[in-house]
Amino acid sequence: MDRRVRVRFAPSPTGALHIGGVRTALYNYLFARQHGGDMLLRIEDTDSTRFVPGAEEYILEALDWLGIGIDEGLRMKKGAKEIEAVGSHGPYRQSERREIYHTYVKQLLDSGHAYIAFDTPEELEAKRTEIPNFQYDARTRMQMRNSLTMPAEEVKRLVDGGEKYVVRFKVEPNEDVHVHDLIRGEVVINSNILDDKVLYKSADDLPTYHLANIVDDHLMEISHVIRGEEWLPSAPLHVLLYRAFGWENTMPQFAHLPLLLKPDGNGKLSKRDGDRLGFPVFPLEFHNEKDGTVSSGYRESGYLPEAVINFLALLGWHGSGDKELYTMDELIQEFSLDRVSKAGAKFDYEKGKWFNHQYLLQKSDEELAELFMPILETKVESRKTIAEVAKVIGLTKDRVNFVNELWEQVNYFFVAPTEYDEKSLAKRWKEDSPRHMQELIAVLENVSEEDWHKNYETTDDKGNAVIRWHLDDVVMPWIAEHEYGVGIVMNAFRICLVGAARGVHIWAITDVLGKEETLARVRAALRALN
RNA sequence: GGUGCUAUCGUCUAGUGGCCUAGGACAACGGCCUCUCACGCCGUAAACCCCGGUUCGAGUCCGGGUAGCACUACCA
Repeated sequence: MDRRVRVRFAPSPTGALHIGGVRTALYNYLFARQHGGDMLLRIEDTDSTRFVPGAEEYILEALDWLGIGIDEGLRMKKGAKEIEAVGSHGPYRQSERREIYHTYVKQLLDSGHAYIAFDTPEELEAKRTEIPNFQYDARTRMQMRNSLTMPAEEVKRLVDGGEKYVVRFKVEPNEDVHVHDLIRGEVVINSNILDDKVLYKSADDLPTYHLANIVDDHLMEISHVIRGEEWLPSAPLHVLLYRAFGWENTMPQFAHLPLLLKPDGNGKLSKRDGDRLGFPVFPLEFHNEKDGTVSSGYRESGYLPEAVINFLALLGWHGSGDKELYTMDELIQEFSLDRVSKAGAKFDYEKGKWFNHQYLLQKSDEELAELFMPILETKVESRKTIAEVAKVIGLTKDRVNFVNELWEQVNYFFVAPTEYDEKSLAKRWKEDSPRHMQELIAVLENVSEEDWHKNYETTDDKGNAVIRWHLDDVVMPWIAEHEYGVGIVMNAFRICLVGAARGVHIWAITDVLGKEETLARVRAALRALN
């Protein structure tokens, strides 16, 4: 029977959404979209002690920013920073599903697949230090304080009396459990190495991940579980749980994704690596109210969501050809689980920058100007219109990876230099330069306001189409006539206008600056450098 | 320690027994372009973890090592 594809992303609200989690969400989304199925979002907040305020909003906002759409469950309301719940399988927060879990805990207890245990955390800790490799399982459970070893009346008395207890899954020993993984194939684990996992704790009246996960995935009719590789070891337990419930024929298919590894050294990428290595590991900046920390985000670092998506998609997945630039639609079209790699991928921040550069170049100058305006306003009180800013960006955008790097490329268009770069001066400001500049002023003063901005298309000596400026026709003959040397004059001129030997083509600069400002800057430089 | 997963350039990866003299991309390096700095273009260097086996033929299949990682909680 072909089931409707329904996948879920089920994060815990324990802090900012890690970039590895974002990739898991992305792959789920791509898979759902490709199959015309549903992408659900469920919040797994069964650990009340690790709850972090704001984390849920953060997760939803991050997915929204990245364009990872949610069909069912919790999501950000369109155009509003407000959470909405959609769908008929709710509630979608596990903390709101207590009664549901009660039913299923009872079912397992009644069918003998689970039992009640009274051992306290302290007692268990003592056991673990006393016996090396202690595991609560078929070999040891009969020596513990639980409903298997105690008279039923006493168990009832303890429970009724409010004694804290947990419900443990009774794993039958010596059984090979087969897990079919869409990425890794058949994985077999013997049940002897599994322990009697805690499924429910009376202390907070909440199930643990394992129980809640299976119950919810079943009830929400999830067809495919696509999650991180760290879950592979517990997959056999989950299979056993489906079996104990009698749900094996509708059990979802599993796909365990390779981990995202630290760029340096070994081990999986962690939240702390970002600050240590100087790049974000979170989609958005996050202010953790619980511990007071602030984590940097891709959005605030100037990344475009399309770039983050493309970059992440290729960390663990690759199409069949050499193509590396994918739009979300193309990813939906071409993504497939069997092209997901099995080995963990080291996180390469440098490549991420390159992706952003590619997407930045695809934006129009006007779009970039809109994004840059807020940054520009913090730098200078600009009288420039958005069209003028767009023009300047058009000249400089191929030099930057991020919108927030634009300022250092365009600053000289907005403010006249007050200092002149030592190194540029040493190399490009010659003894004759002041005289050259004096003469250049005279030459340029004769150019009309109208001619100043003129340029036309022509061909160079190789026959290539090139843009030639009217000012070329004025200045070049003058340089040639006096045999000053183009490089000598132009570099000195550049220093006057920019303050250093850098920047775009000189006539593009004079065009934006205009005649008056250009000449003013040369005069100012002459005063400063004499 | 136990169990599982994994293994191609520095990094992400292509590769499904002959198309591999191992391809692409990022980064690095060199050159070209040029009034500067960039962009761009061209090029260079750079890898099949080791040992066996199967086969006419192995990066590709099998076995064994080794290494890395994950899991081993009343966390997810």
